[in-house]
Amino acid sequence: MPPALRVRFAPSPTGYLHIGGARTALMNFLQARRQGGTFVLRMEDTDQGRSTPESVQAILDGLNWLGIDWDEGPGKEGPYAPYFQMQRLDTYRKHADQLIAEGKAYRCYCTKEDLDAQRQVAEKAGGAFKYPGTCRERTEPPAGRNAADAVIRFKMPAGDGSVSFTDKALGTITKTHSDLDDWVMMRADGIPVYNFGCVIDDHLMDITLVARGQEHVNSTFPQLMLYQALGWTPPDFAHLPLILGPDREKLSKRKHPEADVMVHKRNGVMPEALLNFVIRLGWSHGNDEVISREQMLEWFDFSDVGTTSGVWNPEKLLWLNQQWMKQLPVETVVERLLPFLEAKGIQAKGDPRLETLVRTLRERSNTLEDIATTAANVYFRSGITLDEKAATKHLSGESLNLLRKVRETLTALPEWSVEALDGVVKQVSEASSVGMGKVAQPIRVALTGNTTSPGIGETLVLVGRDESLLRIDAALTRG
RNA sequence: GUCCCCGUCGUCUAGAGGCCCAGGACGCUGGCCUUUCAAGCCGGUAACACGGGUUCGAAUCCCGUCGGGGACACCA
Repeated sequence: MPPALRVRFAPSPTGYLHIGGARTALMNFLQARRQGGTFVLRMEDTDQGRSTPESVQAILDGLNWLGIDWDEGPGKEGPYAPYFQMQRLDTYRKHADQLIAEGKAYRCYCTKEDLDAQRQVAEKAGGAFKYPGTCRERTEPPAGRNAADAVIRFKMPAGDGSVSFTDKALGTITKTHSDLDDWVMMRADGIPVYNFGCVIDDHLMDITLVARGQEHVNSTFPQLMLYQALGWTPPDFAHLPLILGPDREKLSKRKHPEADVMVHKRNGVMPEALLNFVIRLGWSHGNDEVISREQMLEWFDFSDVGTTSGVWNPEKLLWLNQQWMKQLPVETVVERLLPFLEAKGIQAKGDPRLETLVRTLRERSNTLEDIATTAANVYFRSGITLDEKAATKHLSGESLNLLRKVRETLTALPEWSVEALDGVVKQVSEASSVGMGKVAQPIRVALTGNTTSPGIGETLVLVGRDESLLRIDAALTRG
Protein backbone atom coordinates (compact mmCIF):
# COMPACT_ATOMS: atom_id res chain seq x y z
CA MET A 1 0.00 0.00 0.00
CA PRO A 2 1.42 3.39 -0.97
CA PRO A 3 1.93 5.90 1.82
CA ALA A 4 -1.11 8.04 2.57
CA LEU A 5 -1.38 11.18 0.53
CA ARG A 6 0.04 14.28 2.14
CA VAL A 7 -0.25 17.52 0.22
CA ARG A 8 0.36 21.10 1.20
CA PHE A 9 -0.27 24.71 0.39
CA ALA A 10 2.69 26.91 1.20
CA PRO A 11 1.92 30.58 0.73
CA SER A 12 4.24 33.37 1.66
CA PRO A 13 2.41 35.83 3.89
CA THR A 14 3.31 38.95 2.00
CA GLY A 15 -0.19 40.15 1.20
CA TYR A 16 -3.74 38.97 0.82
CA LEU A 17 -4.78 35.52 -0.34
CA HIS A 18 -4.29 35.43 -4.07
CA ILE A 19 -6.82 33.82 -6.41
CA GLY A 20 -4.16 31.57 -7.85
CA GLY A 21 -3.16 30.52 -4.36
CA ALA A 22 -6.77 29.92 -3.45
CA ARG A 23 -7.18 27.56 -6.35
CA THR A 24 -3.97 25.74 -5.54
CA ALA A 25 -5.15 25.41 -1.96
CA LEU A 26 -8.58 24.26 -3.08
CA MET A 27 -7.26 21.56 -5.36
CA ASN A 28 -4.87 20.27 -2.74
CA PHE A 29 -7.62 20.32 -0.17
CA LEU A 30 -10.05 18.46 -2.42
CA GLN A 31 -7.54 15.84 -3.37
CA ALA A 32 -6.60 15.23 0.24
CA ARG A 33 -10.20 14.97 1.38
CA ARG A 34 -11.15 12.74 -1.46
CA GLN A 35 -8.37 10.29 -0.81
CA GLY A 36 -8.45 10.48 2.93
CA GLY A 37 -5.10 12.22 2.87
CA THR A 38 -3.77 15.15 4.84
CA PHE A 39 -3.72 18.76 3.77
CA VAL A 40 -0.94 20.79 5.35
CA LEU A 41 -0.79 24.56 5.46
CA ARG A 42 2.72 25.92 5.79
CA MET A 43 3.70 29.56 6.00
CA GLU A 44 6.80 30.41 4.02
CA ASP A 45 7.50 33.59 5.91
CA THR A 46 11.20 33.85 5.19
CA ASP A 47 11.03 37.12 3.33
CA GLN A 48 11.76 39.33 6.28
CA GLY A 49 11.06 42.49 4.42
CA ARG A 50 7.62 41.57 3.22
CA SER A 51 6.17 38.97 5.54
CA THR A 52 3.74 40.32 8.11
CA PRO A 53 1.48 38.86 10.76
CA GLU A 54 -1.39 40.73 9.12
CA SER A 55 -0.77 38.83 5.93
CA VAL A 56 -0.76 35.55 7.79
CA GLN A 57 -4.14 36.48 9.17
CA ALA A 58 -5.37 37.64 5.78
CA ILE A 59 -4.50 34.30 4.23
CA LEU A 60 -6.11 32.40 7.05
CA ASP A 61 -9.21 34.58 6.76
CA GLY A 62 -9.38 34.01 3.05
CA LEU A 63 -9.12 30.26 3.36
CA ASN A 64 -11.68 30.23 6.13
CA TRP A 65 -14.09 32.31 4.14
CA LEU A 66 -13.78 29.87 1.27
CA GLY A 67 -14.18 26.93 3.58
CA ILE A 68 -10.83 25.42 2.71
CA ASP A 69 -9.76 23.67 5.90
CA TRP A 70 -6.29 22.43 6.61
CA ASP A 71 -5.55 19.40 8.72
CA GLU A 72 -2.20 20.62 9.94
CA GLY A 73 -0.85 24.12 10.08
CA PRO A 74 -1.33 27.37 11.94
CA GLY A 75 -3.85 26.84 14.70
CA LYS A 76 -3.82 23.09 14.10
CA GLU A 77 -0.46 22.04 15.32
CA GLY A 78 0.23 18.51 14.24
CA PRO A 79 3.10 16.10 14.50
CA TYR A 80 5.16 18.08 12.04
CA ALA A 81 4.98 21.45 13.80
CA PRO A 82 6.02 24.17 13.63
CA TYR A 83 4.39 25.23 10.37
CA PHE A 84 6.07 28.60 10.07
CA GLN A 85 9.43 28.47 8.40
CA MET A 86 10.84 31.18 10.62
CA GLN A 87 10.36 28.79 13.51
CA ARG A 88 12.33 26.07 11.77
CA LEU A 89 15.63 27.86 11.31
CA ASP A 90 17.63 25.31 13.31
CA THR A 91 16.50 22.56 11.01
CA TYR A 92 17.64 24.39 7.92
CA ARG A 93 20.96 25.28 9.49
CA LYS A 94 21.57 21.68 10.39
CA HIS A 95 21.00 20.46 6.86
CA ALA A 96 23.02 23.27 5.36
CA ASP A 97 25.97 22.41 7.61
CA GLN A 98 25.68 18.79 6.67
CA LEU A 99 25.74 19.65 2.98
CA ILE A 100 28.82 21.81 3.45
CA ALA A 101 30.54 19.05 5.37
CA GLU A 102 29.82 16.64 2.54
CA GLY A 103 31.12 19.05 -0.07
CA LYS A 104 27.70 19.50 -1.61
CA ALA A 105 27.35 23.13 -0.65
CA TYR A 106 29.78 25.91 0.08
CA ARG A 107 30.07 29.32 1.60
CA CYS A 108 30.10 32.20 -0.81
CA TYR A 109 31.49 35.61 0.03
CA CYS A 110 30.57 37.44 -3.13
CA THR A 111 28.70 40.62 -2.41
CA LYS A 112 25.24 41.30 -3.68
CA GLU A 113 26.58 44.42 -5.37
CA ASP A 114 29.25 42.55 -7.30
CA LEU A 115 26.77 39.95 -8.37
CA ASP A 116 24.23 42.51 -9.45
CA ALA A 117 26.88 44.26 -11.50
CA GLN A 118 27.83 41.00 -13.18
CA ARG A 119 24.21 40.23 -13.81
CA GLN A 120 23.74 43.54 -15.51
CA VAL A 121 26.69 42.94 -17.77
CA ALA A 122 25.37 39.51 -18.67
CA GLU A 123 21.93 40.83 -19.42
CA LYS A 124 23.29 43.60 -21.56
CA ALA A 125 25.16 40.99 -23.53
CA GLY A 126 21.78 39.36 -24.07
CA GLY A 127 22.31 36.30 -21.92
CA ALA A 128 21.12 34.88 -18.65
CA PHE A 129 23.33 35.37 -15.65
CA LYS A 130 24.62 32.32 -13.89
CA TYR A 131 26.75 32.38 -10.83
CA PRO A 132 30.29 31.84 -12.13
CA GLY A 133 31.40 29.78 -9.16
CA THR A 134 33.83 32.32 -7.77
CA CYS A 135 33.77 30.83 -4.27
CA ARG A 136 33.13 27.27 -5.31
CA GLU A 137 36.57 25.93 -4.43
CA ARG A 138 37.28 28.31 -1.60
CA THR A 139 38.15 26.68 1.71
CA GLU A 140 38.95 29.70 3.81
CA PRO A 141 37.19 33.06 4.04
CA PRO A 142 38.86 35.88 2.11
CA ALA A 143 40.92 38.31 4.17
CA GLY A 144 38.81 40.37 6.53
CA ARG A 145 35.73 38.19 6.16
CA ASN A 146 34.51 35.27 8.17
CA ALA A 147 32.23 32.33 7.75
CA ALA A 148 29.41 34.04 9.55
CA ASP A 149 28.82 36.53 6.80
CA ALA A 150 28.78 34.11 3.94
CA VAL A 151 25.73 32.87 2.13
CA ILE A 152 25.55 29.19 1.44
CA ARG A 153 25.32 27.98 -2.11
CA PHE A 154 24.35 24.62 -3.45
CA LYS A 155 27.23 23.02 -5.31
CA MET A 156 26.06 21.64 -8.62
CA PRO A 157 27.77 18.34 -9.36
CA ALA A 158 30.59 18.69 -11.84
CA GLY A 159 30.35 17.33 -15.34
CA ASP A 160 27.51 16.92 -17.78
CA GLY A 161 24.20 15.57 -16.74
CA SER A 162 20.54 16.31 -16.63
CA VAL A 163 17.64 16.23 -14.25
CA SER A 164 14.15 15.20 -15.13
CA PHE A 165 10.92 14.35 -13.47
CA THR A 166 7.52 13.20 -14.55
CA ASP A 167 5.02 15.84 -13.68
CA LYS A 168 1.55 14.55 -12.88
CA ALA A 169 0.04 17.22 -15.07
CA LEU A 170 2.68 18.02 -17.66
CA GLY A 171 4.46 14.77 -18.25
CA THR A 172 8.20 14.30 -18.30
CA ILE A 173 10.32 17.43 -18.24
CA THR A 174 14.07 17.51 -18.49
CA LYS A 175 16.74 20.09 -17.96
CA THR A 176 20.47 19.85 -18.37
CA HIS A 177 22.82 20.65 -15.50
CA SER A 178 24.39 23.34 -17.65
CA ASP A 179 21.16 25.33 -17.43
CA LEU A 180 21.41 25.37 -13.66
CA ASP A 181 23.89 27.10 -11.39
CA ASP A 182 25.11 27.16 -7.83
CA TRP A 183 22.06 28.78 -6.29
CA VAL A 184 21.85 30.36 -2.89
CA MET A 185 20.31 28.09 -0.27
CA MET A 186 20.77 30.20 2.79
CA ARG A 187 21.45 33.81 3.53
CA ALA A 188 24.21 34.90 5.87
CA ASP A 189 21.69 35.42 8.65
CA GLY A 190 20.67 31.78 8.49
CA ILE A 191 17.33 32.32 6.84
CA PRO A 192 16.74 29.86 4.04
CA VAL A 193 15.87 30.84 0.52
CA TYR A 194 12.75 29.36 -1.06
CA ASN A 195 14.17 26.34 -2.87
CA PHE A 196 16.01 25.22 0.22
CA GLY A 197 13.35 25.70 2.86
CA CYS A 198 10.76 24.23 0.58
CA VAL A 199 12.63 20.98 -0.01
CA ILE A 200 13.65 20.52 3.59
CA ASP A 201 10.11 21.04 4.79
CA ASP A 202 8.37 19.04 2.11
CA HIS A 203 10.58 16.12 2.92
CA LEU A 204 10.49 16.44 6.68
CA MET A 205 6.73 16.89 6.61
CA ASP A 206 6.43 13.73 4.53
CA ILE A 207 4.71 15.49 1.70
CA THR A 208 3.99 12.94 -1.01
CA LEU A 209 2.67 15.23 -3.71
CA VAL A 210 3.67 18.80 -4.33
CA ALA A 211 0.94 20.51 -6.32
CA ARG A 212 1.62 24.13 -7.06
CA GLY A 213 1.32 26.68 -9.84
CA GLN A 214 3.12 26.28 -13.12
CA GLU A 215 5.31 29.26 -12.34
CA HIS A 216 7.26 26.83 -10.23
CA VAL A 217 8.18 24.21 -12.80
CA ASN A 218 11.61 25.68 -13.27
CA SER A 219 12.37 25.75 -9.59
CA THR A 220 11.66 22.05 -9.49
CA PHE A 221 15.03 21.33 -11.05
CA PRO A 222 17.29 22.89 -8.43
CA GLN A 223 15.02 21.35 -5.84
CA LEU A 224 15.49 17.95 -7.40
CA MET A 225 19.24 18.42 -7.29
CA LEU A 226 18.93 19.07 -3.61
CA TYR A 227 16.87 15.96 -2.99
CA GLN A 228 19.58 14.07 -4.78
CA ALA A 229 22.36 15.62 -2.73
CA LEU A 230 20.52 14.85 0.46
CA GLY A 231 19.84 11.30 -0.63
CA TRP A 232 16.11 11.84 -0.34
CA THR A 233 13.40 10.51 -2.57
CA PRO A 234 11.52 13.45 -4.05
CA PRO A 235 7.74 13.63 -3.82
CA ASP A 236 5.51 13.60 -6.87
CA PHE A 237 4.94 16.93 -8.53
CA ALA A 238 1.92 18.38 -10.27
CA HIS A 239 2.13 21.84 -11.76
CA LEU A 240 -1.22 23.47 -12.19
CA PRO A 241 -2.08 25.79 -15.04
CA LEU A 242 -1.90 29.48 -14.30
CA ILE A 243 -4.78 31.88 -14.03
CA LEU A 244 -4.31 34.79 -16.40
CA GLY A 245 -5.70 38.29 -16.23
CA PRO A 246 -7.83 39.73 -19.02
CA ASP A 247 -4.55 40.91 -20.55
CA ARG A 248 -3.44 37.26 -20.68
CA GLU A 249 -0.68 37.79 -18.20
CA LYS A 250 -0.38 35.88 -14.98
CA LEU A 251 -2.87 37.21 -12.48
CA SER A 252 -0.79 39.37 -10.18
CA LYS A 253 -1.44 41.47 -7.16
CA ARG A 254 0.08 44.51 -8.76
CA LYS A 255 -1.77 44.53 -12.02
CA HIS A 256 -5.03 42.79 -11.30
CA PRO A 257 -7.29 43.85 -8.47
CA GLU A 258 -9.40 40.72 -8.98
CA ALA A 259 -6.42 38.67 -7.78
CA ASP A 260 -7.48 39.41 -4.21
CA VAL A 261 -9.90 36.80 -2.95
CA MET A 262 -11.43 39.23 -0.51
CA VAL A 263 -12.38 41.89 -3.06
CA HIS A 264 -14.89 39.39 -4.32
CA LYS A 265 -16.29 38.97 -0.88
CA ARG A 266 -16.61 42.71 -0.62
CA ASN A 267 -18.23 42.84 -4.03
CA GLY A 268 -20.92 40.50 -2.86
CA VAL A 269 -19.70 37.34 -4.50
CA MET A 270 -20.31 34.26 -2.42
CA PRO A 271 -17.65 31.66 -1.65
CA GLU A 272 -19.64 28.95 -3.41
CA ALA A 273 -19.47 30.93 -6.62
CA LEU A 274 -15.82 31.84 -6.35
CA LEU A 275 -14.83 28.27 -5.62
CA ASN A 276 -17.04 27.09 -8.45
CA PHE A 277 -15.49 29.55 -10.87
CA VAL A 278 -11.95 28.87 -9.88
CA ILE A 279 -12.23 25.08 -9.95
CA ARG A 280 -13.49 25.26 -13.52
CA LEU A 281 -10.31 26.96 -14.66
CA GLY A 282 -8.25 24.04 -15.80
CA TRP A 283 -10.67 21.39 -14.73
CA SER A 284 -14.14 20.22 -15.67
CA HIS A 285 -16.55 17.41 -15.06
CA GLY A 286 -18.67 16.55 -18.08
CA ASN A 287 -21.00 19.38 -18.90
CA ASP A 288 -21.46 20.43 -15.30
CA GLU A 289 -21.12 24.14 -14.64
CA VAL A 290 -22.73 24.79 -11.30
CA ILE A 291 -20.75 22.56 -9.01
CA SER A 292 -21.11 22.36 -5.28
CA ARG A 293 -18.39 21.74 -2.80
CA GLU A 294 -19.79 18.27 -2.19
CA GLN A 295 -19.64 17.50 -5.88
CA MET A 296 -16.09 18.80 -6.10
CA LEU A 297 -15.17 16.55 -3.24
CA GLU A 298 -16.67 13.65 -5.09
CA TRP A 299 -15.39 14.44 -8.57
CA PHE A 300 -12.13 16.31 -8.37
CA ASP A 301 -8.92 14.56 -9.23
CA PHE A 302 -5.54 15.95 -10.19
CA SER A 303 -5.37 13.56 -13.09
CA ASP A 304 -8.16 15.49 -14.79
CA VAL A 305 -6.48 18.85 -14.48
CA GLY A 306 -5.46 20.36 -17.79
CA THR A 307 -2.26 21.98 -18.91
CA THR A 308 -3.33 25.26 -20.43
CA SER A 309 -3.63 28.48 -18.51
CA GLY A 310 -7.04 30.08 -18.24
CA VAL A 311 -8.15 33.66 -18.53
CA TRP A 312 -10.16 35.30 -15.78
CA ASN A 313 -13.74 35.75 -16.97
CA PRO A 314 -15.69 38.16 -14.76
CA GLU A 315 -19.01 37.63 -16.55
CA LYS A 316 -18.97 33.96 -15.83
CA LEU A 317 -18.12 34.54 -12.19
CA LEU A 318 -21.11 36.86 -11.95
CA TRP A 319 -23.36 34.36 -13.68
CA LEU A 320 -22.24 31.65 -11.31
CA ASN A 321 -22.84 33.91 -8.38
CA GLN A 322 -26.40 34.47 -9.48
CA GLN A 323 -26.86 30.76 -9.96
CA TRP A 324 -25.72 30.27 -6.39
CA MET A 325 -27.89 33.02 -5.00
CA LYS A 326 -30.82 31.27 -6.63
CA GLN A 327 -29.79 27.85 -5.52
CA LEU A 328 -29.00 28.51 -1.86
CA PRO A 329 -31.87 28.60 0.64
CA VAL A 330 -33.46 32.04 0.90
CA GLU A 331 -32.64 32.27 4.59
CA THR A 332 -28.98 31.69 3.83
CA VAL A 333 -28.91 34.44 1.26
CA VAL A 334 -30.80 36.76 3.59
CA GLU A 335 -28.24 36.11 6.28
CA ARG A 336 -25.39 36.93 3.93
CA LEU A 337 -27.12 40.00 2.60
CA LEU A 338 -27.48 41.65 6.00
CA PRO A 339 -23.92 43.01 6.22
CA PHE A 340 -24.27 44.57 2.79
CA LEU A 341 -27.45 46.34 3.82
CA GLU A 342 -25.84 47.39 7.03
CA ALA A 343 -22.97 48.93 5.11
CA LYS A 344 -25.58 51.17 3.53
CA GLY A 345 -26.99 52.15 6.86
CA ILE A 346 -29.90 49.76 6.73
CA GLN A 347 -30.62 47.73 9.84
CA ALA A 348 -32.88 45.16 8.27
CA LYS A 349 -32.46 42.23 10.60
CA GLY A 350 -35.89 40.84 11.35
CA ASP A 351 -37.59 42.90 8.66
CA PRO A 352 -40.45 40.80 7.26
CA ARG A 353 -39.70 41.98 3.75
CA LEU A 354 -36.28 40.36 3.64
CA GLU A 355 -37.43 37.06 2.27
CA THR A 356 -39.40 38.64 -0.56
CA LEU A 357 -36.50 40.95 -1.21
CA VAL A 358 -34.14 38.07 -1.79
CA ARG A 359 -36.64 35.98 -3.68
CA THR A 360 -37.37 38.71 -6.18
CA LEU A 361 -34.02 40.41 -6.47
CA ARG A 362 -31.85 37.35 -6.80
CA GLU A 363 -33.59 36.77 -10.11
CA ARG A 364 -32.25 40.07 -11.34
CA SER A 365 -28.98 40.66 -9.52
CA ASN A 366 -25.52 39.23 -9.87
CA THR A 367 -24.23 39.95 -6.42
CA LEU A 368 -25.34 40.55 -2.85
CA GLU A 369 -24.07 44.07 -3.30
CA ASP A 370 -26.40 44.53 -6.27
CA ILE A 371 -29.34 43.43 -4.18
CA ALA A 372 -28.34 45.74 -1.36
CA THR A 373 -27.95 48.66 -3.72
CA THR A 374 -31.37 48.18 -5.23
CA ALA A 375 -32.88 47.72 -1.80
CA ALA A 376 -31.31 50.93 -0.58
CA ASN A 377 -32.21 52.92 -3.66
CA VAL A 378 -35.81 51.93 -3.99
CA TYR A 379 -37.23 49.83 -1.20
CA PHE A 380 -35.62 50.66 2.10
CA ARG A 381 -36.06 54.40 2.04
CA SER A 382 -38.77 56.98 2.22
CA GLY A 383 -39.87 58.77 -0.89
CA ILE A 384 -38.67 58.17 -4.41
CA THR A 385 -37.44 60.42 -7.18
CA LEU A 386 -39.44 60.05 -10.34
CA ASP A 387 -37.73 59.69 -13.67
CA GLU A 388 -39.22 62.57 -15.66
CA LYS A 389 -39.58 60.68 -18.85
CA ALA A 390 -41.30 57.79 -17.13
CA ALA A 391 -43.55 60.09 -15.16
CA THR A 392 -44.57 62.09 -18.18
CA LYS A 393 -45.56 58.96 -19.96
CA HIS A 394 -47.24 57.03 -17.18
CA LEU A 395 -48.38 59.57 -14.66
CA SER A 396 -50.67 61.81 -16.61
CA GLY A 397 -54.19 61.96 -17.95
CA GLU A 398 -56.09 58.69 -17.90
CA SER A 399 -53.24 56.87 -16.19
CA LEU A 400 -53.73 58.96 -13.09
CA ASN A 401 -57.39 58.04 -12.98
CA LEU A 402 -56.46 54.40 -13.05
CA LEU A 403 -53.89 55.03 -10.34
CA ARG A 404 -56.57 56.71 -8.28
CA LYS A 405 -58.76 53.64 -8.57
CA VAL A 406 -55.85 51.48 -7.58
CA ARG A 407 -55.20 53.65 -4.59
CA GLU A 408 -58.82 53.27 -3.44
CA THR A 409 -58.79 49.52 -3.86
CA LEU A 410 -55.47 49.32 -2.07
CA THR A 411 -56.73 51.26 0.92
CA ALA A 412 -59.58 48.84 1.33
CA LEU A 413 -57.42 45.76 0.90
CA PRO A 414 -57.40 43.63 4.05
CA GLU A 415 -54.21 41.78 3.27
CA TRP A 416 -50.97 43.23 1.92
CA SER A 417 -49.62 40.17 0.16
CA VAL A 418 -48.12 39.57 -3.26
CA GLU A 419 -51.13 37.55 -4.40
CA ALA A 420 -53.74 39.95 -3.10
CA LEU A 421 -51.85 42.91 -4.51
CA ASP A 422 -51.45 41.36 -7.94
CA GLY A 423 -55.18 40.70 -7.73
CA VAL A 424 -55.78 44.42 -7.44
CA VAL A 425 -54.08 45.07 -10.77
CA LYS A 426 -56.21 42.44 -12.41
CA GLN A 427 -59.37 43.67 -10.77
CA VAL A 428 -58.86 47.29 -11.74
CA SER A 429 -57.88 46.46 -15.29
CA GLU A 430 -60.94 44.32 -15.76
CA ALA A 431 -63.24 46.83 -14.15
CA SER A 432 -61.84 49.55 -16.40
CA SER A 433 -61.60 47.35 -19.47
CA VAL A 434 -57.94 48.12 -20.07
CA GLY A 435 -54.90 45.89 -20.31
CA MET A 436 -53.03 45.07 -17.15
CA GLY A 437 -50.05 47.04 -18.40
CA LYS A 438 -52.12 50.22 -18.39
CA VAL A 439 -52.78 49.71 -14.72
CA ALA A 440 -49.43 48.34 -13.72
CA GLN A 441 -47.08 50.89 -15.26
CA PRO A 442 -48.42 53.93 -13.40
CA ILE A 443 -48.14 52.02 -10.13
CA ARG A 444 -44.65 50.94 -11.00
CA VAL A 445 -43.49 54.44 -11.82
CA ALA A 446 -45.16 55.86 -8.73
CA LEU A 447 -43.48 53.28 -6.53
CA THR A 448 -40.04 53.01 -8.03
CA GLY A 449 -39.69 56.12 -10.13
CA ASN A 450 -38.96 53.92 -13.11
CA THR A 451 -40.60 51.76 -15.73
CA THR A 452 -38.86 48.58 -14.75
CA SER A 453 -39.19 46.60 -11.55
CA PRO A 454 -40.24 43.20 -10.30
CA GLY A 455 -43.93 42.32 -10.40
CA ILE A 456 -46.35 44.88 -8.98
CA GLY A 457 -47.39 42.67 -6.09
CA GLU A 458 -43.81 42.10 -5.10
CA THR A 459 -42.92 45.73 -5.50
CA LEU A 460 -45.80 46.83 -3.28
CA VAL A 461 -44.76 44.35 -0.65
CA LEU A 462 -41.15 45.45 -0.81
CA VAL A 463 -41.97 49.12 -0.54
CA GLY A 464 -44.41 48.34 2.26
CA ARG A 465 -48.01 49.41 2.75
CA ASP A 466 -47.61 52.82 4.30
CA GLU A 467 -44.74 53.89 2.12
CA SER A 468 -46.50 52.61 -0.99
CA LEU A 469 -49.58 54.67 -0.28
CA LEU A 470 -47.43 57.73 0.37
CA ARG A 471 -45.58 57.32 -2.91
CA ILE A 472 -48.82 56.83 -4.81
CA ASP A 473 -50.27 59.92 -3.20
CA ALA A 474 -47.20 61.87 -4.14
CA ALA A 475 -47.54 60.71 -7.74
CA LEU A 476 -51.22 61.59 -7.73
CA THR A 477 -50.41 65.19 -6.94
CA ARG A 478 -49.04 65.52 -10.45
CA GLY A 479 -52.59 65.64 -11.69
C1' G B 1 18.24 36.84 -24.86
C1' U B 2 18.41 31.70 -22.58
C1' C B 3 15.63 27.68 -20.66
C1' C B 4 10.77 25.47 -19.62
C1' C B 5 5.55 24.87 -20.57
C1' C B 6 1.30 25.55 -23.55
C1' G B 7 -1.80 26.27 -28.36
C1' U B 8 -10.16 23.58 -29.85
C1' C B 9 -15.51 29.17 -30.63
C1' G B 10 -14.07 36.28 -27.86
C1' U B 11 -13.62 33.45 -22.86
C1' C B 12 -13.87 28.60 -19.74
C1' U B 13 -13.92 23.80 -21.59
C1' A B 14 -15.49 18.34 -23.83
C1' G B 15 -12.62 15.56 -27.02
C1' A B 16 -7.31 10.11 -24.97
C1' G B 17 -7.21 7.82 -34.28
C1' G B 18 -12.98 6.68 -36.86
C1' C B 19 -19.00 8.13 -32.32
C1' C B 20 -16.71 15.28 -34.52
C1' C B 21 -18.35 18.87 -41.60
C1' A B 22 -16.32 19.14 -33.35
C1' G B 23 -20.37 18.90 -27.81
C1' G B 24 -21.50 22.04 -23.28
C1' A B 25 -21.14 26.86 -20.65
C1' C B 26 -20.36 32.37 -20.23
C1' G B 27 -20.93 36.47 -23.53
C1' C B 28 -23.48 38.45 -27.71
C1' U B 29 -27.99 37.68 -30.37
C1' G B 30 -33.40 36.15 -32.51
C1' G B 31 -37.98 34.26 -30.45
C1' C B 32 -41.49 32.41 -26.74
C1' C B 33 -43.55 33.60 -22.02
C1' U B 34 -45.28 38.38 -20.05
C1' U B 35 -48.23 44.18 -16.32
C1' U B 36 -42.36 46.32 -17.15
C1' C B 37 -37.47 44.22 -15.94
C1' A B 38 -35.45 39.84 -14.89
C1' A B 39 -35.57 34.60 -14.50
C1' G B 40 -36.93 30.42 -17.46
C1' C B 41 -37.53 27.87 -22.17
C1' C B 42 -36.43 27.37 -27.57
C1' G B 43 -33.03 28.96 -31.57
C1' G B 44 -28.63 31.58 -33.72
C1' U B 45 -23.41 33.31 -33.68
C1' A B 46 -18.48 31.50 -33.29
C1' A B 47 -12.98 27.27 -32.86
C1' C B 48 -9.48 22.28 -33.95
C1' A B 49 -2.85 28.47 -35.06
C1' C B 50 -0.16 27.23 -39.72
C1' G B 51 2.81 23.80 -42.78
C1' G B 52 4.64 19.10 -43.46
C1' G B 53 4.45 14.02 -42.33
C1' U B 54 2.45 8.87 -40.14
C1' U B 55 -2.30 6.30 -41.18
C1' C B 56 -7.44 3.42 -45.03
C1' G B 57 -8.70 7.47 -41.57
C1' A B 58 -6.01 12.99 -37.25
C1' A B 59 -8.60 18.10 -33.31
C1' U B 60 -6.39 13.66 -31.44
C1' C B 61 0.46 10.70 -33.05
C1' C B 62 5.50 12.89 -35.03
C1' C B 63 8.45 17.13 -36.95
C1' G B 64 8.89 22.24 -38.11
C1' U B 65 7.06 27.26 -38.07
C1' C B 66 4.38 30.88 -35.76
C1' G B 67 1.85 32.55 -31.46
C1' G B 68 1.05 32.90 -26.07
C1' G B 69 2.72 32.28 -21.17
C1' G B 70 6.24 31.20 -17.31
C1' A B 71 11.17 31.13 -15.08
C1' C B 72 15.85 33.22 -15.12
C1' A B 73 16.97 37.35 -7.19
C1' C B 74 20.68 36.69 -0.82
C1' C B 75 11.19 37.03 -3.69
C1' A B 76 8.36 33.04 -3.12
